Amino acid sequence: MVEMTERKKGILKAVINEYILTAEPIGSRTISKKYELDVSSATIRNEMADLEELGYLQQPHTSAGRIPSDKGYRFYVDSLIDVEKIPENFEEMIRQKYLERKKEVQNIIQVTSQMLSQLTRYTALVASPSSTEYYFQHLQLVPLEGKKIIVIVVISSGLVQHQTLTLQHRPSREELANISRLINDRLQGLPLGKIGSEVFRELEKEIKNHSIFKELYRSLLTVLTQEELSQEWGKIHLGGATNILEQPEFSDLEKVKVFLKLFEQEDILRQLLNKIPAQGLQVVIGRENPLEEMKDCSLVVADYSIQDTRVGKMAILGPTRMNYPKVIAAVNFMAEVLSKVMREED
Amino acid sequence: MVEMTERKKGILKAVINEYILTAEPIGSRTISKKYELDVSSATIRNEMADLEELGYLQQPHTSAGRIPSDKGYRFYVDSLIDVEKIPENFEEMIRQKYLERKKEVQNIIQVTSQMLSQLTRYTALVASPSSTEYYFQHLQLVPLEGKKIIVIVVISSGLVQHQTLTLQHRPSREELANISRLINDRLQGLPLGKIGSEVFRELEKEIKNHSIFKELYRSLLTVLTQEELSQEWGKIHLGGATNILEQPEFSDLEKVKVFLKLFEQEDILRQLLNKIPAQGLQVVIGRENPLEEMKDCSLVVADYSIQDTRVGKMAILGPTRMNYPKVIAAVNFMAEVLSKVMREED
DNA sequence: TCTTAGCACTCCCCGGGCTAGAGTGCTAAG
DNA sequence: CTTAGCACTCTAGCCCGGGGAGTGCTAAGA
Repeated sequence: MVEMTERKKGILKAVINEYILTAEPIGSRTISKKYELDVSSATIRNEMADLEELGYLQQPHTSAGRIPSDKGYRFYVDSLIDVEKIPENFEEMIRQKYLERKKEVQNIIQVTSQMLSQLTRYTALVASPSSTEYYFQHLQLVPLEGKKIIVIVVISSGLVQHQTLTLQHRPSREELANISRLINDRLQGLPLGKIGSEVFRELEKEIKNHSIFKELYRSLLTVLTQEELSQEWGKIHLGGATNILEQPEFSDLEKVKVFLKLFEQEDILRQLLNKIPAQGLQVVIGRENPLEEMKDCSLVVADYSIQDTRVGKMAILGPTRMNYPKVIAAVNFMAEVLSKVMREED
Repeated sequence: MVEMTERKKGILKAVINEYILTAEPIGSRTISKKYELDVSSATIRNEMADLEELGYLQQPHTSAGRIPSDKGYRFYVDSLIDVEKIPENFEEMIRQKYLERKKEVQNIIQVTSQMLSQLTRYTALVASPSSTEYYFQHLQLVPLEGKKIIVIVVISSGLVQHQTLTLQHRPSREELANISRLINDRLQGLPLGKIGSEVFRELEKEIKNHSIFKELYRSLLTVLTQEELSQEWGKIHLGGATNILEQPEFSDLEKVKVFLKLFEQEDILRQLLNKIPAQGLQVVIGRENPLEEMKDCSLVVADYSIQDTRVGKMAILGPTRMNYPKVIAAVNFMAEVLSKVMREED
C-alpha cells in the first residue's frame, strides 16, 4: 500500500510548480536538478510512479514526463500552496484607476475586471452587484415630446434604471409631479425585494383617480423587478478575454472557438458564477466545473460585499495549469479592495 | 496592350464568385465547366493570364489557380456585382426583435448588431448615435444620502446620462430644485454642440449665490461634452465577433489573436469607423483599410439617420473574400430599417 | 486572328519512414 | 532504501517521393 509522505508532497509540489511554468510534462531529471531535494532522478522516478498510482500525477504517454491530474491540483491548492503576496503599493495604484473613471457602479466593475485580468494575465469575470439588498430611493417622471415620458428610478448607491414609455395622452407637469410624489412617499427606502404587486395594489387605491398609474404600473414593475434589473445588475464584465489565447493549451483553434462563443453568451457566464457557492474564496478545478466545455479550466472565485452583505462575485478563468499562488492572491486582493471601495461609495 | 473586354469581365466575375464560395484558388477548368461561357479552358487560361497582367487576379504560386487581388474585388464591387435581395418578410421579423427589447437606444443598437451578424455570418460593428444634433431636454438633481447627489440629464429621443457627485455640504431640496429649474430654463432645447463654457458663464451670473453651481459645473460639462458622452454614444456594439473564426483565412491562431485584441479596444474600432467617410454605402477592400492589421479584411459601412440627420454608422467586417452581394444587401437593409425604427421613436 | 487540343513542366500537399532525444521502468549493486 | 546503468518506448521533426491540379506554350484548326 502506497502512502503519502513528506517527500512525496515535496515532489508533487515541485512538479506542479514546474508544470505551471513550462506547460510541458515534467521528467524526473528536471526535478532532481532544479529543486534541491538531494536525491537522484531514479529515486524521484520511483516516487513519481507512486504519485501516479495515488492519482495525483498522470502520464500523457509512456516515456513522457508527468503532469498533474485534477486531483493533484486539488491537493496542491488545499495543502501545498504558498500564496503569493501582492506588493503594498498596488492598492494605491488600483484606487487611482478607480478614481480616473466616474464612480459609477458599472465603471467600477469594468475597472475591476481590467485590473484583475492585468494582474493575472488570465481572463477575468466580474459580476455587478445583484441583490435584494438594494432599496428604492427615488422615482422621477420626466416628460419628453408628445405623449412620451421617461421613468427614472434611482436605487441605493447611485444605480439608475430608466425606461421610456408612451402614454395614452399627453400628461401635464402637475399630474406627473403628483403621481411621482405619491409613489416616492410610499416606496422610499423599501428594499426592492419587498416591492411586489401588493404594494402596488395599495398604491392604486390612493391614486386611482390618476389614469396614468395603470400605464405606469407595468413599467415600474419591470424596472423594479429583479429579472429586469439583472439585465444591468448581474451583468458580467469580461476583462482580458483574449488572454486565454496566450495559453499554450489553447493553441488549438477549435478549443478557442468554444471559449469565445461562451464569452459571447452572458447568461451562461452568469449561471456559471451563480452555481458556485462562493463564500470567501473558492477554487474550482478542471472537471469539478459545472460546464463540460471547461474541463480543462479552473476558476478562482471570490465574492465581494457592500456593507458586509455579499452582493457580487468575481472570478479568474484560466487553464487548469494556472498559476494558483498568483491568481488566488490577486482575486483575494481585488475582492477586498472592491469591497472597500464600494463601502466608501455609500 | 491588353484591354478589358466583356468576356474578361465575365470571367473575372466568375472567378470572384467562385472564390467567395470556396476560398480556394480557381483554375481555368472550374470556370469553363461551371459557368457556361462556351469556351474551352485553354481560352480561359489566356484570358486569366491577361487579367493577371491587368492586376485583377493573382497567383499564390505558379501552377496554382488564380485568386482575386484587391483591385479585382474593387472592380467587382464597383461594376460587376449583382446585389442580393433580402426576403420581404425579414423586415417584419426584425421589427419583432426590436419590440422584444425595451426601446432604449442601447438596446436597439445591440439588437441591430446581432441581426446584422446573423444575417451575414460575419462580424458586425454598430456605433450608437453620436451627434451634435442631439439637444438638451431636461436636468434632474436627485439627492442621495449625505452630501451626494445624482445628476441626471435627459437628452432628445430618450437618451439618459447620469453621474453621481459628492458636494461640499448637504444640499437642501429647495436648493436643488431652484438650481435645476434655472439650468433647465436656460438650456432646454439647446443642441448639445452649442452648450459650451459661454453658456455656463452666463448661467453662473444668474445663480452665483448658489455655491453648488461651481461644483455642478464640472459635472455638467463632462456629462454634456461630447467626449464624455461618446463613452456611451459612439459606443460600438459588436455582434458575432467570433464569426470571423469560421472563415478559413483565419485558421491561423496568430491572425485570430490580432483581431480579437482589436475587438477589445473599442476606441480603435470607433476611430476606424470614423475614418471612413460613409455616405450611403461604402466598401473598403483589403489594403484600402486604414489599419494595417486589416489588410486581409474588407469593411462594408453604411450610415443611419434619425430624421434625415446622419447620426451613426454600422459595418460588417469580414475577410477580403467576403460575400459582397449578400453583405451589401444586408447592411443596406439594416441601415434602412434602423433609420425607420429610430424615426418612429421620436 | 482567335480558339482549342495536347503536352511538358511546376509546385504543393500528403503520407511513410527514419532519426534524435527525452524519459521511463527495471535490475543489480552499494 | 538509494542509485547508476541500461534497454526500451514514444514523439516530434525531418526528408523524400509520388500524385494531382493547374499552368504556359505550341501548333493545328476555324
